[in-house]
Amino acid sequence: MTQDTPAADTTRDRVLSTSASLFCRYGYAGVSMRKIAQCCDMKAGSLYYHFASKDQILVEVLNLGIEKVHAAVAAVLRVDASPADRLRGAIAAHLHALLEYSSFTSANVRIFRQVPVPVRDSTLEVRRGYEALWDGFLGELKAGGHLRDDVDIRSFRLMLIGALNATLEWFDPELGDVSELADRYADMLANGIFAERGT
Amino acid sequence: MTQDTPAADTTRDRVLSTSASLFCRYGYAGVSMRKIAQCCDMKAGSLYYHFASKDQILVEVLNLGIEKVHAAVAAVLRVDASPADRLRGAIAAHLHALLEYSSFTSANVRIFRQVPVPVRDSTLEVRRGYEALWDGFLGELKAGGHLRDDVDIRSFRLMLIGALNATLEWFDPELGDVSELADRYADMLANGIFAERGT
DNA sequence: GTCTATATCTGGATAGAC
DNA sequence: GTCTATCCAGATATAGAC
Repeated sequence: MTQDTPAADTTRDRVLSTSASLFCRYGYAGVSMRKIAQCCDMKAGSLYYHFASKDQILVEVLNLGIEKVHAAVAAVLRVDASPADRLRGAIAAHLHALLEYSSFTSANVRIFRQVPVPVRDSTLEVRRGYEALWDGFLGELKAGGHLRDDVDIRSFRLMLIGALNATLEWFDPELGDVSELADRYADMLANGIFAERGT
Repeated sequence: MTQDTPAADTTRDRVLSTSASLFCRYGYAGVSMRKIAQCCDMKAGSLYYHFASKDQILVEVLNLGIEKVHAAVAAVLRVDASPADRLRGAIAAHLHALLEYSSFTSANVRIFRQVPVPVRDSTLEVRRGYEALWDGFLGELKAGGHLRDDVDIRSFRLMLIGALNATLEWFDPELGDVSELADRYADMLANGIFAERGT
């Protein structure tokens, strides 16, 4: 059904990829079937051969977004490395997927809260899986004594993913280096910004 | 023109406040003049007595959003306190404005990137003023030797504001305490999450 | 200051030719 | 698998009564 090929080699894939970019830029309601079709060099009616409705396109875009970033981060976390390097690597993987590789991932971040509730609900399971991936990793770090005792894992994960996703609002991968960005974020988050640790 | 009164005491203010909530929830294109009017117990045609167009409502909503959070944070930063307390206070002020007081602020965060470019451009100046407020404060901290030398102020400001704005996606002020949230965030950002500081 | 009525356009979705 | 043509609901905005 959904393929792993990065580019869009079927019409169906091309429609999904195009829709993701448009949703990301204009929001859910700001994208019409006519516009999607136009960007795929098709007519609107033809889309309904591949998809039953606009919302079906939406659901697939949202799920693919999480699945792609999940796969990227999971691959990095499977590699054995120091806690600092694993955190750096996982952050870098998330940022690359968000900013460079996947319009699905960025679309998910931008429009998730404004899609119809039934659509949102049908993507919650995939979302929870990604959260669990991070919580598992951070739990390991804590169990290994690498995190401060008073750091709450869920709070940190929410702050981290929030900070990473927000780069979408200002970072341009044409102008900056995503890996450098990841290193800077990882350093600030791991070590803090204050010269002296205190209360 | 724009008043400081928290609630909406004129019809014009009520329209703006209602529009902000709707924009925040449904996105720019997802809100119609009919819907705004309906939520204000009016008919769509009546809105045009107060505003020339939907985009004019939008511009005012966006600018009010930044102005409100700017005022809240600036007020806190005027108070003399320790670096840690000032950071905590500024973060708390931003989060309160975002999550509790101002639908304008949350609307701004959610829809800024999807509004028509001319509208976005007409609000850039107000935005820059808020960024300058934070950069000024962080610059003071750095000049006073309170920040690590290798922390880049712009990077941190972007990460911080991004992390704070992202709370909109998951935090419910009915269920959690915004001040506690602010304290946790300030602590993690100031001191980091790792047990030992390192590379 | 708000209403009704309307002009004009664009939206999602379907039917049926090819 | 893609097209054209079309239905109908809903969009912004305007005009003019009250």
